[in-house]
This record gives sequence, C-alpha cells and structure tokens, in this order.
Amino acid sequence: MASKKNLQVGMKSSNVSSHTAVTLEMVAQRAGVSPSTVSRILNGTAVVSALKKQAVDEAIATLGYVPNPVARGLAGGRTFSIGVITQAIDSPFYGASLRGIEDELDPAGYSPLFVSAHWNADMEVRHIDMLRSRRVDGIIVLTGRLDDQALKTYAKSLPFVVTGRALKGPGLFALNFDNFKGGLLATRHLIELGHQHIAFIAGDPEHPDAMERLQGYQAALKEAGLVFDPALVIPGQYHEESGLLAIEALLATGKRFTAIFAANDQMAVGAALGLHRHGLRVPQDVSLIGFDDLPASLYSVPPLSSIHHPAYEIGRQAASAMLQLVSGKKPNLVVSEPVLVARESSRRLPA
Amino acid sequence: MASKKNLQVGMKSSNVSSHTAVTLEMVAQRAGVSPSTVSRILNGTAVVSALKKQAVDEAIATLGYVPNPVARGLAGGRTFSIGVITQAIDSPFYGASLRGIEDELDPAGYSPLFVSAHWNADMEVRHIDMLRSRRVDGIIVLTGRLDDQALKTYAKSLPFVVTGRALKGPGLFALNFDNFKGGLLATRHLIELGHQHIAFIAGDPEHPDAMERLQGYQAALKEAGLVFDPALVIPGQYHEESGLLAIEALLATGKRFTAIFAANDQMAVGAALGLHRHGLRVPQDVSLIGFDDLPASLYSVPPLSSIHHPAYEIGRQAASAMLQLVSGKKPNLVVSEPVLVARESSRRLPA
DNA sequence: TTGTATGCGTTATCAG
DNA sequence: CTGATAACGCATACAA
Repeated sequence: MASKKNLQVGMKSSNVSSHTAVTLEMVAQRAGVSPSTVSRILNGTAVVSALKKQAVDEAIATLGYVPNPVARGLAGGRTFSIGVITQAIDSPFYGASLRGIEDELDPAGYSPLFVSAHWNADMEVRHIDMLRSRRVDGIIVLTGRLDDQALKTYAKSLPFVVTGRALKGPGLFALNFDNFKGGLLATRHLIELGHQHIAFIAGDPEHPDAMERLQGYQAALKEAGLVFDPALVIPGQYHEESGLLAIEALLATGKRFTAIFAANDQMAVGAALGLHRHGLRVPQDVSLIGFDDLPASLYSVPPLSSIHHPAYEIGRQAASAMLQLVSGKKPNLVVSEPVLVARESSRRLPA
Repeated sequence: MASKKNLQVGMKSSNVSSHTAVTLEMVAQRAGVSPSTVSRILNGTAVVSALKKQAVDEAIATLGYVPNPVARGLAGGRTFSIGVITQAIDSPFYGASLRGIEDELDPAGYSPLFVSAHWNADMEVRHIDMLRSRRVDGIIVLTGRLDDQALKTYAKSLPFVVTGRALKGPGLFALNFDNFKGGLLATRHLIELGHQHIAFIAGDPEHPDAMERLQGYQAALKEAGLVFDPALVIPGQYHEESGLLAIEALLATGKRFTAIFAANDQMAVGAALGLHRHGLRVPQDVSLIGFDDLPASLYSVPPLSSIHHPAYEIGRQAASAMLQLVSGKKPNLVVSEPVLVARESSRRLPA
C-alpha cells in the first residue's frame, strides 16, 4: 500500500512514484494463488473462480501492480506496442494522423512506436525489420512506398494497416481516401465560380494520390466541357518551395489562368507567396484552392480554400482497425469522403 | 537454420525477410564458442581473443544475426529505446525537435518512444511511469510542466534530458535556450527600424519561456529609453487563434502601435490574418515579427521576420546528450544562441 | 479450475 | 580469457 509505505519510511510526500518493481509473482503470493492464475485473469486466457479473481484483483489494486510489457514480449505474448511508419515525423499533414493514432491507442494500453521512412522504400523495409525485432504487435504504414505484394507478404506474419491504398488480404487492412473525388470537387468549385482557365500544380508523380488528384482535375474539366491544357499543369513535389517555383513556371508559359488548384496545401501556400511576389492578389487576381485542409490553412492570408482530408480521423481509424486486428476481429470501417471547404482564397470570376 | 528451412519448404525467394529468428545462441554454435562470449563481444563487456572475435563476427554476418532488444531489456540490460515526452506530437515547433532526436538516435541503434503530454503535468507523470515500465534507457522531456524537484528525483533512477529549463543534477542534463535574448533581439530589431510603439502578443504565462520573451521585450524598450505600456501587451496562448484575437483586443484599446512582436510564429501568423481582416497591411501599415522561425514562416505572405529557434538542433543535442548519459559520460554541449532573421514582415517606419 | 515446470533471448555472476 | 548457470517477468503447455 503506497500510503502505508510512505508512513513507514516517513518519506516526504511526492508525486514521484518509485519504480514499481511489483511483479506478477508478488501479486500471486498476496492473493494466495499461483502466478499462472494471475496471468490467466490478466489475459482472460481461462475461466477462474470468482473468489480467486476477487482476491487477485484486490492484490493488484493494493500492490499497484502493472504488467511489464518487456517481459510479456519475451514470453511470446504481446508487447502492447504498435509500430507506425510515417514519412516524416514533422510532417504537418501526417502529424494529425499520428495524434489520432496516439489518441486511439493510449486508452487501450498500447503505445505507438513512430518511425520515419522519408519516402524511401528501403528505409521502410529496414524499419519494418526493426519494429519486428522489437516485437510490436502490429504495424501501421501511412502511405508507404512499399509495393503491395511485399506488404501482403509481411501481413501474413504480423497485422498491418495501411493508408493511402486499396488492398485486401489476411491480417491486412487498408484505408483509402478518395483523392480522385477530392480533385474533382476542388476543380468543380473553381469552375462553378466561373473560372475556365485553371492551372494545376501537381504532386510528385511517384505518389499515387497525387496522380488521382490530377485525374480528378481532368475529369472536372471534361464534364464542364473545358479543354485540358497540359501546359497549365506544373509539376511539384508537395512542398512549399514547389508552389513558389510553379508560379514562376506558370508565368513563364505566358498562358492565361485565373485560378489555380494546388495538389496540396503546402504547395498552395508556396504559390500564394509566388503570386504575391509578382503583385498578383489572391483572390482578386487569381483564385487559389489547395488540398488537405491543414490546420494552418485556416490562418493563411487569405484563408485558403481547400479539400478537407481528415488526417486525424484517418489516424484514429487506422489505430482502431489495428486494435481490432490484434484482437482477432475483422475491421469494419468506412473512411470519410473528401469535402470542399470554401474560404477566402477563391472567388467568383468577375464577368 | 533459416536457409535450410527455406530449402525444405521450397519457398519463393522474396525481399521480405522472414522474421529473423537467429539467436545469439545460434551464433555461438556457428562460431564454436559459448553464448557468453558472443554477448561479451556484442557489448564489449570484456576482452576476448582476436581469433574468437573473428569467428563470431563472421557468424554474425553470415547468419544475419540481430540482437533482440526485448530480451536484452528483460535481462536487465538496455532496451535501446529512449522515451521522448513532447507536448503534442503534431506541434509544428516540436516536430523539428522530434526529427532531430530521431536522426541522432537511429544511427546509434536506439529507438525513440514518442508520447504527448498536452501541457499536463499529471499526464507527464503517467507517461514517465509508462516509459519506465517499458524499460526505456532514458527519457527526454521537451519543455515539460513537471516541477524541477520531481525531475531531479526521477533522474536519480533514470537518465533524463530536459529542454527549456536550466537544471543540473546527477543523471540529468538540461538544454536551455536563451529566450530573454531572443525577445531582446526581436524588439531591438523593431526599434532600430524606427518603431516606438511596439505591441507584444504574449505567450501563456504558465510557460517560463513565454515570460522570458516578455522580459526581453521590456529590456529592449528600456535600453532604448522607450516607455513600457502594459496596455500594449496582449495575452495569448501560443496558437494562431490567440494572434487573431489579440489584434481585436489591441485595436479595441485605441492605442497607437506601428509594430507587433508576437511571442511565437503561430501567433504572429494569426495576427497577420487579424490585421488583414481590418485592412491593415504588413509591413506597410504594421511591422510584424514572430519567434521560433518555423519552417512555414518562410512562406507566409509576406515572409515572416522571426527569431531563429533551432528546434532541430536542440532535438539532436538532446538525443546526443542522452546517448552520452546512457554510456556513462557527462554531456558537454553548448546550445546555440537565438539569431534574428529579418524578412519581409518588418520594415523601417516611414519618417 | 488450478498449480508446476519450462522457455523466451540476453546479460551477469560465478567458477575455472 | 572463457564457459556454465542463474536470473529477468511473464505466458503456456502439461499435469493434477
């Protein structure tokens, strides 16, 4: 009993708990049962008499016992830790997902182990091996670069949850977001505002989602009967610098454009600065819309119109799916749809 | 032996490594030595004959042996994992520090265990307990809320590295940043530009660093012979919303001001939007400077002047210090000084 | 239902 | 210098 101990030792009351060296064995002794019984109760492995369960629960409470995840891991049991492979630990977009994962895992007693792969498939493999050597109970991969087949193979021996792709397989769950539709919505928005010359700042062609957004853009153009001009599509790399550079490239073409759709908010922000540098005002001279709806986009000048991409929710869902996977259930989740968030960076084209 | 098994099963070769079940014992057998010897070589615990070392190294290489951190942890050895307590896993500022920590720890074979305490001392305590139960080799606390005494007590049983405070103690290393000087530099910059009515958007009074920045602001005013007007100091919470609200509050006072120093970039960005909403241009009508120099500040419209706060470096240094601490050395690092980064949001006051 | 014995992969403590 | 042997804390076949 913590209070009793404090009394005995006469130690100065403090919120610093001395490291709990309370073992399962001690609990067993206190409760007058065998260690296995305690283990059974802890894991629900088998049915035990209500009486003993009582005693054990009490012992656990008074002793303040907390299982040692390390020992559990070694014994072949679970480590209660989930590996999470993100691309950059400081990404403004994935950051929200990480928070979602953390929020979902924590109450369940699981700890996330975050690692960054920097868009590098080899590093992803290295990290997966590392995570397995640490005996994580499962791995969540946020938009990885690993090919689907490799992922499927991995999933045979360890639960996997992946975002950003459509996949199915045993021990594998995928959460895909409709990037095509997002691209469609963004472009439609601009078109409905009267714009007919819409430039597109593309994401890295290596990213499937970037390509899907481009296709959405093209589809919207087509359904509106507008011509698709490849010269108005500027390549980018999903970061601010790309947006800035894209404006230069765009202006250099001499083509007319009254609106820009950037494949993500970071590039949109860069584009806004590029426009500003050339004395072009947003939205008076050029309408601008991004994609992802980063928290910061609400505070850009002017606030950026965007396509909401529920990163936090996706994180929670991925973690939730993982929790179900590790407990043998089959995840059953629907990912939310992209939705347009019209703010001040886009406006109707003056007649 | 993995290769033999593969042969038997005739399994398709793939780049997905089947989980390395290569144990230290197998290495020992292959090398014709005892497990203890292998362990010694691995940890440099004792001197072994060059000959045996050769054999063991070879066995390790050919077998592709990789130590099991979990077993190491249980055996009382190190887990090669470092707990990192940040305040929000998706903070734009701390994100850079996390990356620094990751970059420094990874090559050393250590893994960070990131957890968020959300500026809550109780949660910090909970996380520390959790991390200890996971047998981390040390804990890095990024600007925690825990009181110094508690931290010192914890550090007696486990290496701690803390940022954002000045502390000393056994097994404890603190990396403090000179926020006062930063505040001084920012304000001086504005004064040198001819501004005499400088508002200050303060950070949360609960944060010591926020108070230090305020003091720097006051000191700069004083050394320039300018009067300190408390009405020009608006409270804030370090987030964008605060900046936005601060502008309203500032304007409501009716006081004159030609420049604003926000205690961090996030509030500066919010302030920029607030100014924009009132038709006030930055920097033509109001000069603005932030603090922290977030990566995104380079791309705000206009690019934000700020005080560079080397978050990434601090992360690396914290991790480096931890690495030294766990290996019994005494860290010897100097934290870099704040430096002014003048961009386009601040300009000379027209005569 | 419950207890006993064994093993998980390493490190650490002993003897030699 | 090196090799047995005992923990580390828990889960789990195997017995009872």
